Amino acid sequence: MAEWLNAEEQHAWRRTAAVMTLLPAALDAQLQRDAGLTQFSYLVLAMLSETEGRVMPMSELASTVSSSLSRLSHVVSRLEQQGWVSREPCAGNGRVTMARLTDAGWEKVVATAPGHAAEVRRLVIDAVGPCRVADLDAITGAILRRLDPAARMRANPMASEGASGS
Amino acid sequence: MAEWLNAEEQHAWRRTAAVMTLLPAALDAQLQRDAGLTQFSYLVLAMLSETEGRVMPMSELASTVSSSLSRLSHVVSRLEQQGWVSREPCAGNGRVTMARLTDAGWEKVVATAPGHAAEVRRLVIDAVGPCRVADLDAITGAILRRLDPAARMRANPMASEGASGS
DNA sequence: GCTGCACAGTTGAAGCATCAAGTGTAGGGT
DNA sequence: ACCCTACACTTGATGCTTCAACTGTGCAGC
Repeated sequence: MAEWLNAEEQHAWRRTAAVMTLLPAALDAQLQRDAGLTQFSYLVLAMLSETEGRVMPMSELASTVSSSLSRLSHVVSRLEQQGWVSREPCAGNGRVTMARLTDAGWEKVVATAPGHAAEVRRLVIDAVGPCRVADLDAITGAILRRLDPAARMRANPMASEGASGS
Repeated sequence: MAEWLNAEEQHAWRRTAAVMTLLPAALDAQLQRDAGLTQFSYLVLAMLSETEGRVMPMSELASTVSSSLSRLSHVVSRLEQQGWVSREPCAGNGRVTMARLTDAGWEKVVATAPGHAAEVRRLVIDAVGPCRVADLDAITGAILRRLDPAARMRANPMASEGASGS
């Protein structure tokens, strides 16, 4: 790893790698402790909660949370067992399954969001400081374009046109 | 998640979250395909390969790769089974176990490093562009200081004082 | 030199992610 | 009308990570 990146690049990369290791662990710890949720399952609930009608096709939800359909299906099964999400067929399209946030799920998000947002603010937003939030946005945007040149930009629907819902 | 961060912050955070999801997956995919290694197990081998004598106490190695001792122990067991790492007691300190990179392990690192470094360069370094590498370093440094104010800065031993080893 | 506590590390069980294979629906070609 | 490919999921097995409990060593106090 040492010989193919220069010193500055290597240093930045190691820090990036450390952040990628520690930050998800820290956020998971807070959510697990306070709500018994994974960061990922919380994200699923949160994204549903922000959609018109709190319903979304599984595929679209998968894109929104940057995951495979398989992963999402497993997670939704667990969330369904706990009564926070329900599955229903899509009228007029037999191969689509809709995931719907239940009332209990909505309550769960409302109860969980402030603590999680505070942790995100503490560990990320306040850490980088207000002046550098734009830099963070630019850098992650650049990396995302490499990671996923085509689609999935639904996960960050700004900078471009209006979000025309589903 | 929407109501406790302003629009700019929220946008930056969503991109960050997407990167934290997709980047490890992309790097893992390359390593798995080309070398049958996890990003994490590769990191363990790589860090050992850069140490004087290619030996390190388990605890120190755990700090270096930002992981728990438990996780490291499991991974080292697997690496040991494949013949890339060996464990040995530490002369003069009965409760320390040393992890040593074997010759086969060294070969493995040498064979794997170029491809991995190229992927890191492609997805991260070149993506952010040469001008912004310093920004990336500053931002991840700031986040790291929040995540781990005290120790573990061994993973990025610059910018501060001399690393007085163990 | 014994006791008690903290450190270094290991282990086993449980949960989550990933992969490969399977089900069933849409729609296009003939 | 029929097949055939592509799509939208689901499912089960495998492997890695995490958590809690455990073993054994060093060391401070008495």
